[in-house]
Amino acid sequence: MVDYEILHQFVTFYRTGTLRETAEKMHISQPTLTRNMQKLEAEFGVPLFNRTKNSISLNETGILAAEDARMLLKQTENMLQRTRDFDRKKRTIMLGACTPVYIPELIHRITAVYPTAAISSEVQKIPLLLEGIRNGYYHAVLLPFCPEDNDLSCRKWGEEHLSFLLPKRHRFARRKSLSVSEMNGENMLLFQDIGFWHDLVVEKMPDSRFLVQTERYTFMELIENSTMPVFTTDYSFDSLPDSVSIGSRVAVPITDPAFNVSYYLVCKRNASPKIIDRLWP
Amino acid sequence: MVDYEILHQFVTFYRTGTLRETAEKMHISQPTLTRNMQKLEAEFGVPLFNRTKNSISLNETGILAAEDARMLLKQTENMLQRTRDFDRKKRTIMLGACTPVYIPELIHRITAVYPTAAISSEVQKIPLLLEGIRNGYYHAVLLPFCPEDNDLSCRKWGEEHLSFLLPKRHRFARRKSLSVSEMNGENMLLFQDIGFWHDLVVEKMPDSRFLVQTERYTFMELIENSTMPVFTTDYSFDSLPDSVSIGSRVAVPITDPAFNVSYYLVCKRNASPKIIDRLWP
DNA sequence: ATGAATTACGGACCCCGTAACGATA
DNA sequence: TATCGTTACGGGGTCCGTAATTCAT
Repeated sequence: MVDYEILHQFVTFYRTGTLRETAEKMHISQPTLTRNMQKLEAEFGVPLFNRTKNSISLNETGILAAEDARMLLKQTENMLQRTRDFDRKKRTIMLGACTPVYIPELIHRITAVYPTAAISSEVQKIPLLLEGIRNGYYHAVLLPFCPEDNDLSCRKWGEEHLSFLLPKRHRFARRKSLSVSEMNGENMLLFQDIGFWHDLVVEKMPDSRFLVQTERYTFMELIENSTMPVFTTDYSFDSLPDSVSIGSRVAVPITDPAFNVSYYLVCKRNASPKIIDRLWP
Repeated sequence: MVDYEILHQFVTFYRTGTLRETAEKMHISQPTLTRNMQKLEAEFGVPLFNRTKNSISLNETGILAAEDARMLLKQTENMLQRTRDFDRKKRTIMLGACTPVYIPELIHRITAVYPTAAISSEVQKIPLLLEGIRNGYYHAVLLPFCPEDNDLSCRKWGEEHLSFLLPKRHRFARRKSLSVSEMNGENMLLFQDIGFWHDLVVEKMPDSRFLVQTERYTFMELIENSTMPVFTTDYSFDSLPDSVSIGSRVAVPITDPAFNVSYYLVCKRNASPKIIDRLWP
């Protein structure tokens, strides 16, 4: 039976051209390599080498065989990789969320209960989350509402309340609360990775323009060094620079119910394992 | 490092379902197989089996891996086969001939000079023989003429003279010789495997119909038991039944030069090895 | 004379089979 | 209790590296 290791040596010899160099690369002695090439040739049953007393090279057949062998080795590696990938996929918990804010917590909690599992998480549009949890692509999704679907079970995970973060000299800076319609038309800074909030904001403030920032640092700098309103939440408040929260800006809560959401972790009712049931023991 | 022998055992286990039966088929002991499957699993690095204390079966990943492995083994076989085929092709002398009659002699002579070579011979149309010798497909061809081509070298191999074999009561049975035009229009028996003669005969006797016989035995029987003329040659004369040559039929030589041919063995002038030069030392 | 491949030789280690064991139907 | 799979153990074979040899540049 053809030996994978020897095939590997053979291909390496094909690339290098001398036994000495090949032996060095493969970390074996040269006599071993000589013997192995003899074995291989015997296994093929046809001449693969041109030999003189002190040189050896592949003949035409040997070149053909080496190229075949190279592909075979690659396919062998592919087999291993495919199998490992499949196994990994089997033990991967697919997690979808409408917002990035809770993902670290979710991963932390899930990891505690499924220590051997891999977790693949992503922020995705709500319709795709619903579709994905129904068709089995996701094992759990985090939604800003509890879907009324008998196939799904649902458990409250947390809340988030949006406020406008306004410069102190803003005309609404002294208000105790605001509705989004009052701010409609006013241009705002917006951070890119805020999940479903993005669509909601654009929908509820159709006359405003939003300056979307992709870089966290730039976004923070602009908060400090501009007078444009931004959103903030009771969740992310902590991570803002002190100068903002105590200094040049004030947070004014938004009254609209759509901006004060409860998040729900959703699983298929008959899923196994049912992640929800494991997270709340 | 993955071991193809163990992969083979793995695939066999995939087919049989129990280690015991697999061990039997593979002619190894069961403990060996147990160990090898453990090795394989370690090599893949992911679980491939469902195990209870006294049973073992492939899990989903294992099935996937086994199917991959099956293909991989097939590809290793293909590699070996391709290499062997290529080698064989390298050491095969390709021989073409316009007539089957000299092929055994040619093979015999060539084998004597190239004892390790394989010889692939076939009867083919003359234009294809010419094309084949020019483009290198054939190493040598037998033609009924010497082509005037400086790239080809040419050596006379033998001669063949056609006669009509006529029933004694045939109107031409007493003639010393005949031209084919005199026989044109008369229907004749014809044996199928006569190479280039077939086209020549049809061309020169356009008004005759030829009853082509594919079976040697049937052909011989019809010679004895019918009055239809047939062709015979000084080459094949010996092989006709005695009753024909001395009994009910007589051979009348054909005068046309086209029916009295010399055969030439043709090689490329710069071929190596040049078969012609080796056949006449 | 240096460097290449091959052959010779001795020892380590791997791998196999027999035997013993555990568990399940 | 018979069958299947796993673990234990001992011996033989294989395979490797060092050393020696041969040949060519």
